[in-house]
Amino acid sequence: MPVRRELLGSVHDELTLFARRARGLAQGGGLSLVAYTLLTHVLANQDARPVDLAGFYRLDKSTVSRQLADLERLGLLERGAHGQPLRVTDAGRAQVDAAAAVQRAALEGRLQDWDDEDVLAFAEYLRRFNAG
Amino acid sequence: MPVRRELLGSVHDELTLFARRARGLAQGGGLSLVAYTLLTHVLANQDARPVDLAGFYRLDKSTVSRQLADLERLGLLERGAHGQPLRVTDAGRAQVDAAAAVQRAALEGRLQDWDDEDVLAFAEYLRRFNAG
DNA sequence: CCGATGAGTTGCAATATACAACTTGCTAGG
DNA sequence: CCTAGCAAGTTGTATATTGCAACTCATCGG
Repeated sequence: MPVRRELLGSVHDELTLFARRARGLAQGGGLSLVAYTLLTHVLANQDARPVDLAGFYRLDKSTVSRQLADLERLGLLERGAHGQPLRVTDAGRAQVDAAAAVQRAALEGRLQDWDDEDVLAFAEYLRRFNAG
Repeated sequence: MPVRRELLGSVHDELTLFARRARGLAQGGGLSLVAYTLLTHVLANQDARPVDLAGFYRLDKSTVSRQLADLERLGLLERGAHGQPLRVTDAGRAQVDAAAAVQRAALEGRLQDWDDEDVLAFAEYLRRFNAG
């Protein structure tokens, strides 16, 4: 019965290495990982509030507040006062697209000798893991 | 032909979220992610030098130097002068084991409704990705 | 009208990291 | 032998990310 334990150990080892390198992997294209994820989250969830972002990414609300302030200063996002929804500007959308293109290109190189089937399966496992 | 492109997009989206959360997942147990990875790396590679660690994790040598100094101050690792190899102390090994147990328990909860087969396949995909 | 609650901001501190300058030890040429 | 140079490591400095705590502000129930 050490089987399950060893399986988990394998996942743990790889997860740790991945986490350690994640910063570099998910960057590129001029946006930090946080900036990229916040912008894409707002794009995908028009009604998301700062507090929702904080909850989803397990960040302190102050961290989110400052990150959003940075994005606003860069002209990538607008925060209407009060309960106005967050809005990604055209420039913000363009930056996200550009960053996504750069990152996807890097990913393409990294997965160039993977079959479509394996890429699909990997994506599905990641999705399932993330959803858990 | 957009198939491959969409597949890559899926992986990219999930990897981004995964990266954003991986740090938290790989922590816990009293050791920071960096401390944990450096200690385990040295345990697995007796002859690894600081410069090797820096290369493997894409960290500056100064960062590694300071992290190792911290670990030494905590009594978890020994750096003999000169070209002496790094050595994880008994205390260091115990800390690694304890942290691994905590993290693995968290992982176990997260993967509790996954079949062994899927866990294995996921680990293999992560391994392959990390190796690339 | 007032107290409570929740969202958001700001002050402060800790941590992680990179880059650059420096030190040191070893090695290859002469 | 010397010495120039390189590789490894350390330290000074600056920046970025983050959390916690204290604060403000608005809204809502009684």
